Amino acid sequence: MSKHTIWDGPLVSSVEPLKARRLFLLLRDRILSGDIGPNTRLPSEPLLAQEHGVSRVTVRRALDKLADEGLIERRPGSGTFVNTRPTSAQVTADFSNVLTHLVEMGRRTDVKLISFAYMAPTPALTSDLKLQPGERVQRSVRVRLIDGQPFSYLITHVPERIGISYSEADLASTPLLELLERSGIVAERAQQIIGATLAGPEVAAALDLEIGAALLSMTRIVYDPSGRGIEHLQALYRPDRYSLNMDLIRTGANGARRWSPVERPRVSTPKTKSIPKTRVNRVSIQRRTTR
Amino acid sequence: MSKHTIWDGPLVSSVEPLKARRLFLLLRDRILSGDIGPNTRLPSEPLLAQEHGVSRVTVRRALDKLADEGLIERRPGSGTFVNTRPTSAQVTADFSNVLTHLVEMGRRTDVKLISFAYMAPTPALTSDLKLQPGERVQRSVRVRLIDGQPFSYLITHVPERIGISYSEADLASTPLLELLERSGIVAERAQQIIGATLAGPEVAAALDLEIGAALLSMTRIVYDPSGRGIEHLQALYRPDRYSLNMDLIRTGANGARRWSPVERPRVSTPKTKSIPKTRVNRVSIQRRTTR
DNA sequence: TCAAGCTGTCCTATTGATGGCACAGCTTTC
DNA sequence: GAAAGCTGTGCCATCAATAGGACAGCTTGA
Repeated sequence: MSKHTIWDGPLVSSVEPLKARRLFLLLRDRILSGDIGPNTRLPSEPLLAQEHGVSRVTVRRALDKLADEGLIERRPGSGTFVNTRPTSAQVTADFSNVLTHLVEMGRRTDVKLISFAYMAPTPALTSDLKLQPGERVQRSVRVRLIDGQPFSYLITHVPERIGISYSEADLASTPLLELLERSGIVAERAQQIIGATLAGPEVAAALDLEIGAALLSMTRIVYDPSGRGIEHLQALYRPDRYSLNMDLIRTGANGARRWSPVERPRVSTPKTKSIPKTRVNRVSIQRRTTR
Repeated sequence: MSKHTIWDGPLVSSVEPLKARRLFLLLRDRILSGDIGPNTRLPSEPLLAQEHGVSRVTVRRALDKLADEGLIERRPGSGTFVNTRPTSAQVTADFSNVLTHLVEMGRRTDVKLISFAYMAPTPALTSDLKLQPGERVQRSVRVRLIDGQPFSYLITHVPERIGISYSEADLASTPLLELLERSGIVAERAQQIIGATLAGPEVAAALDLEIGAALLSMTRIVYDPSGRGIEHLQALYRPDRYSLNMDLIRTGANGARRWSPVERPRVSTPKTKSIPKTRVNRVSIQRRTTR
């Protein structure tokens, strides 16, 4: 039943080209979710191979990748063990802060401006921002880093009439919304859509990820009091370095009980006791950009 | 240092396992971002092959995948065209409803119970739910469907003392929180973490996706007034069928302006004027390709 | 001490993914 | 109507990914 038919049902296309990747993802999820738990010994390579119907070579590749990410430790003669890990995201955004700043607990955040240009809007942009016919937009792509590590990829579109109120240099140093409000532009209403997507080549490179990695996606459109769009943001986050947290309390009478968001204490305890060295290496290799 | 394996460079894959996948993601991003725009004709297959330095076979695979997702339409003899409105999610959850029901605009939602068992908790679960030593948990896995199409995969862990207050059959028909409150258990506080992850084999099969697809992830822990955990939920959503929407308004004085969530009208205009036929096609095709 | 079991390494088939080419059928353009 | 260009399809060659072994060196436990 589940021998060669493992790939029976699923959606599109052919055959999974990478069983190793598949096994890697499976084990990674089990480890990160705490399902396997730190310091536990994984099943032996031959066992894993048998359980998942793959060869030991494939199992080894999956384990190699896990070891590369620092999730497991392999002890020859003994077994393969799950590492204790600075688990969840390094940066968390409280719900009420989503639109403003990050929770910056004494960490240094930088912004790198990838591109900056004025262009004709796509049809989708025109309708989202309620642009006038012929009106152009400013497109900027930025990457945010914390402690030198990239965690978000931001594609921003702003109507030209608004974009000219600040400079390219401003954008590289100041949050866009702040720039806008500083110029007297009033943000009144906003709509956010949160989803998930896969990393394409450019985004993957910018966020120091492999192509096809999972990303948390947020699309935001900000409107002024007259209902015209003043900012269109497409943000892509590395889920291992950024997540959306919210605390909720149950309110209301018994008949109509519901959940309400709660203010978070501003500084959550920095649980970054040790940055895994693999990460550090990777970043230093990647780029020694801004100071 | 890094052995002789193909996976040499830790993350940024020097050798990409799947050129087709890579090209697929690249084109998908350009289409979804509006970079290519609806009704535009893509470069011809030979041209794309040349531009990206791959063979036409590979280009074809990438385009096949795009077509499967309904993003493009291929017209023999004419060219390959970007479809109008790659569409957004079919189901959207308003922020204030995240914890309750979906916005069910006259659509039929079903729940399928995948598994149900009592087991020993993992270490992570023990700490998350603040379990007593030796206390067991009830684990249930459910899939939610709308109009017969799966969109969410729910893994729930509940302390045994609480789980016994309802039956397996209850779980397949009623939301868990409702069951709990019906039993007199009080949900007081909750914490939610939203992120993204990749689909593993089981989840992919259950949600009718391919392995490695992007998923919106939500982890929720609900506590009773005494601070003990009563529910641990790991929810995985198909981002093309479910997304998190929120409307915000700018409040507060000039000094401390911030964003606050806004109540949504309960029934958002069903922008599903017509379920795009591409979707329908996909489903039927999907069944056909079972081999 | 010995036996069992584990990882590290090497080897050889087989299968899948890709590259490269040719041709048919269709649409558009001139 | 003809030419050009596109997608759909088939074929074969090449190379990477996987399967399936074998063996060495190590650790653990009896």
